[in-house]
Order: sequence, then structure tokens, then C-alpha cells
Amino acid sequence: MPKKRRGKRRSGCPLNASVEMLGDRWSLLIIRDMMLRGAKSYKEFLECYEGIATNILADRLRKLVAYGIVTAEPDPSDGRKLNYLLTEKGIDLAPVLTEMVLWAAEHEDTGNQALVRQMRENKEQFLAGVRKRWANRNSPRP
Amino acid sequence: MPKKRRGKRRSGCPLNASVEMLGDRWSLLIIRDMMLRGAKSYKEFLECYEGIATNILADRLRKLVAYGIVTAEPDPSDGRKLNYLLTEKGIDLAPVLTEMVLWAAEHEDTGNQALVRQMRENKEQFLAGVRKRWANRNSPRP
DNA sequence: TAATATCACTTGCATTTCACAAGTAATATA
DNA sequence: TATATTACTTGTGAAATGCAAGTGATATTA
Repeated sequence: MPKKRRGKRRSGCPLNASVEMLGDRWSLLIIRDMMLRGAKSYKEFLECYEGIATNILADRLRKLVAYGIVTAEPDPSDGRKLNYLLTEKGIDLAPVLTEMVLWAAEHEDTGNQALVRQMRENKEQFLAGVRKRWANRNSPRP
Repeated sequence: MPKKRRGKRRSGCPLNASVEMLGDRWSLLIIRDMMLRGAKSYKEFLECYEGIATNILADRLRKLVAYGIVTAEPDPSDGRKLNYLLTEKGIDLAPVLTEMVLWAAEHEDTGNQALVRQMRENKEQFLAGVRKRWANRNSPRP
């Protein structure tokens, strides 16, 4: 029996595409940890926010790769490891995450006030820094 | 037996708060329709994106109200209706939505190119317009 | 080289969420 | 009074999720 498709989503509408890729409890957190904390390996993601189940993490990483937000390449120094790295499409989410963090900081109690202040006081510079670190992390491999 | 709490989430971390409120398939779409299309009633939300189930819509509206993102007040001209309106906290999500739309427009096929162009070419002016329309919608009641 | 450890998963099972259809109470309109 | 509309709730089956316990490949240690 063919898999029944549930919920017909109109894809042409702005935002629908984003929500399809990012509208769940974990994807944005995974991306945040790659972007701001430099997390790269499965194990690091598992430990970053204790609470995500291993099957869910595997599923989300697979989807992020499928959406072109993340790449998975074997670690040259340890054949067991995969390094998950943000693609350009992935790092382009930095403004989205930044606005979300600023919104939450404005309206909720959130931690890491230093980071928030940095984001708020010079958003452009903060974003440039994020992108630069991303470029440096990727470029050393020709 | 008390309900077991699953998944211990650290709330102090930036972004966790946002994801808790917005990290699902529907909340951001509901907010978008309030913000950009002026949708206000249960029925309008149901029709906006056919596919959301009535129980889920009721649940999401309830949560958005609980989070202080939306208010529900009876329509003065029809006692059966409730008008769901964005709070200040809700309208403050405009930059987040804008960045998400721009990101998707950059990397996916999305509709409403006119809106996207408007957002991209003068983001600040676009955001000011959104906020102004929101203020006008709410202020006529003293 | 054998034993053990680490890593990135997969599998199985119970619980929860979700989509869909059908109903309901309150209010409005004819 | 009869019918319609609005904002839901309830029931049901299917899918997604959380958790514990594996598994196979590679690395490290004795």
C-alpha cells in the first residue's frame, strides 16, 4: 500500500519552505550549535542538548543534508567520525538565528547575555564574524 | 501516575526559548498570516493553509495565547467570533519572519516575488510598514 | 594480535502527536 | 422558530517521537 500523504502544503507561499525544513524542535538547535559553538560530530550534538534521542538526531542530520543545509564528510584523522559542516545555504541562516535570539532575549529570560549584547550592538559585525569563522573552518581543505 | 516529563531542555540557552514557542510546523505560519495577511479568526486560519487540523489549530492558538504572542478577544460585532491579534511580543517577530522569507527566497523556489523584493530592497521600511499596520489595527479601541 | 573502547548509527517498543471526520454549544440570521 | 455560522471538542487510526538496547566499523590499548 502506498504511503498516504498527509497535509497538503502549498509550497509557493513565502515561509512555507523555511518551515518545512526548520519547523521542528531540533533542526534550528543543531544549526545553532554548528554555527555558534563549532559542533561538528554526532557525539557533540548529542551532548550539546541532552534530551535529543539518537534516532531523531540521525533523522534530522539526514534531512538537513538532504535539504542542502549541511554536508557530512568523513574526518580525515578518524575514519569512524563524520564531520557535519554548514553549507553556504546553512550559514545563510545566521540572520534568522540572530533575530530569533534577539527576540527571545527581549521577551524571555535567556542566557549568554554577552553574546546577545554583541548581536544587538553590532549585528552586521557579528554576522560578518560568524561567516568569517565559517569560511576559515572550511577553506583549509583545498 | 504523574505525567512523565520527557526531554529535559535547558532554557537558559539562547534560541531554546524561541524554539520552544515556534519550533513546530504551524505556529510560524499562523503568525505570518496574522502579520502579513491580516487573518484574525479561526476560520480564516483554517482556510489560509488547508491542511491544518481543527484540533491542532485550536491547540496552537491556545499555546500562542499562553506564550503571550497572541491575544483572543471577542469580536464586538459578532459574539460568536474571537479575534486573534498579535501582541507586541508577537509583532516583534516580524524581523524573524522577514529573514526566514528572504532566506527561503534566496535558496528555494518561493512565491510572491513582489513581497520578497519589497522586503529585500528596503527591509527597514518594510518592517516599519508591518508595525504601523499592526498599530492601526489595534489602536482604534481606546 | 587480542581485547576493549569509541563512534555513528539502527531496531524495537511504548507513548505522544497528528490528520481527518464527526459532533457540540453559543450566537446570529431568516 | 428554523437554519447557519463560528469556534471549538471528541474519537479513531496512522505517523512521529522518546528511550533503551543493540550493531558494525574503526581506533586504541595491553
